Amino acid sequence: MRSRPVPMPLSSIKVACSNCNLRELCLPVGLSPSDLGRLDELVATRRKVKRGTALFSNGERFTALYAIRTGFFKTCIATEDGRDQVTGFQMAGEIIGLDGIVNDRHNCDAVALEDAEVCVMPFDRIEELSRQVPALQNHVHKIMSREIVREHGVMLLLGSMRAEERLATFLLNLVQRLHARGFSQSELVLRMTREEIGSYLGLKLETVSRTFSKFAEEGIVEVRQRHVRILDTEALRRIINSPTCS
Amino acid sequence: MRSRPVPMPLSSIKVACSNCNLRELCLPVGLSPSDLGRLDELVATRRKVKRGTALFSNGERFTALYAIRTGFFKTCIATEDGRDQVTGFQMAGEIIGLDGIVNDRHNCDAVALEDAEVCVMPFDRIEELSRQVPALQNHVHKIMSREIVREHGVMLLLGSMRAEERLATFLLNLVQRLHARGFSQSELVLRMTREEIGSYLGLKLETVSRTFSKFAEEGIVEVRQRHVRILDTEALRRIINSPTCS
DNA sequence: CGACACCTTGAAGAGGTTCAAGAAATGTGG
DNA sequence: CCACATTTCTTGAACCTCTTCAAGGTGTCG
Repeated sequence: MRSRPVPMPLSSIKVACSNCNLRELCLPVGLSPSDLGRLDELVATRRKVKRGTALFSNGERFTALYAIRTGFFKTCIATEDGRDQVTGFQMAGEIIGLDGIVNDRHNCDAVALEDAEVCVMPFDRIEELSRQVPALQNHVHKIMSREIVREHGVMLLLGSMRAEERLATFLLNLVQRLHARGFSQSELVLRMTREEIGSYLGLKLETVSRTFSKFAEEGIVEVRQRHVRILDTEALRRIINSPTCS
Repeated sequence: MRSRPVPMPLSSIKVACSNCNLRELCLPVGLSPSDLGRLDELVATRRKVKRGTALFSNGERFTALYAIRTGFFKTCIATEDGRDQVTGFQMAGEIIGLDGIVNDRHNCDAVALEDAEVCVMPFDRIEELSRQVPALQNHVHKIMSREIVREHGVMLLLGSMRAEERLATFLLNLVQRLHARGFSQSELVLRMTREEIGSYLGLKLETVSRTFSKFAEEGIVEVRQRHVRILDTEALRRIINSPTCS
């Protein structure tokens, strides 16, 4: 399916989208070879982010979008009064930084939950190039629209689901995205703490822990710390689709 | 159950952004007169939407974004199992339909809460024009980014606020947007039911009602059905900024 | 004017939180 | 490499907020 990558001399590790094995995840499909070549202009550089440190922080000047090559991020917003909300977890092939466009400043923190590497795509370059490559333009629009739709889903979750439904939704979503990246459909390693999961799901960490335990008791999952094995995917789906089955 | 959108006859009035008094709200600022003229190509037509009917519905083919000229909308998503979540309320000058870009199908319903009129902006035309007018391109990006940031705020609200904080946030946000449109800073008419407010805020309608009553008792607002007068804006702000001040 | 949708209020109940204690894993320095 | 400190996770019990159920009131529109 994918054409063989041209062998490159190790000395000149060129940053090249046309060559990246995550291409299908973050770039538009069906580009002509010449367009694809131009996309390589997009990525200015790569940047490594150590676990626990921020790729960008709230208030920082917005200059670029980032495509995650490796690693795992959370994005979160914090208010003056100490409230804190995880707005998403992002993995390889996903794009972060979209929040910064509107005010030329980032509106949230992006923190690496494990050592990570990202492709830095200066936004002015993205805009310039997408004026010339309609497929890229449309792709950028779709990425932003996808984020909007994803957040609609989170709003539904936060606004109308009970704890078990939230956690089931969360697990199925995670495992589905991991599966799309070649990982197991049933086994996963959580990269975030219970507290971070709770923040994302609008629950306290104790509730997350208890709900995990309940799922385990019922034989739906196996949980050993951050290692989770899903034993009964259908049960998780049923939990989501039977609201308040009283 | 779902009302089909009835195609409206083209209105005879000239559709012209360059001429619209909502221009500052939905178009980029600082355009050259010639660029501004070109923007008139954007709006294909206008469309009236009767109160209670849908501008577009979940699953419908996505073709255009809509700029609200007059009226008031809610957007909401419904799941198979009967869950329903209002994802936003939109008023004059705001853009709806962004959710449809990613899958070429709308992902939610947009329902008019009062008789409304919108400008229909075919999306392929938007893309074409924004390849030629960088200011428009950037504006489109900012609109989408703003929606993402707005939803982050809703996630914070749904994930970490108690009922009073949610309603206070909601009221301040509404009145602020109305004020930007020339309405009062302290008086507003709600266009939506308690149930719709509740759905948006992740609360039951009874809780919304009770919280309104509580605010009224405390002299923070005056509520007569859908007529709300804010007597103490600062108190609302304090409610938001003092989480669980126990 | 009557029907219907919408809103308010009360009382009981449930789900999630809070507080607390201890266990398990992880990291650090000697 | 081990001991110790720290972070993370689990579990219990009391509590609280919001929901649920129910009834009655208010407003609106044909």
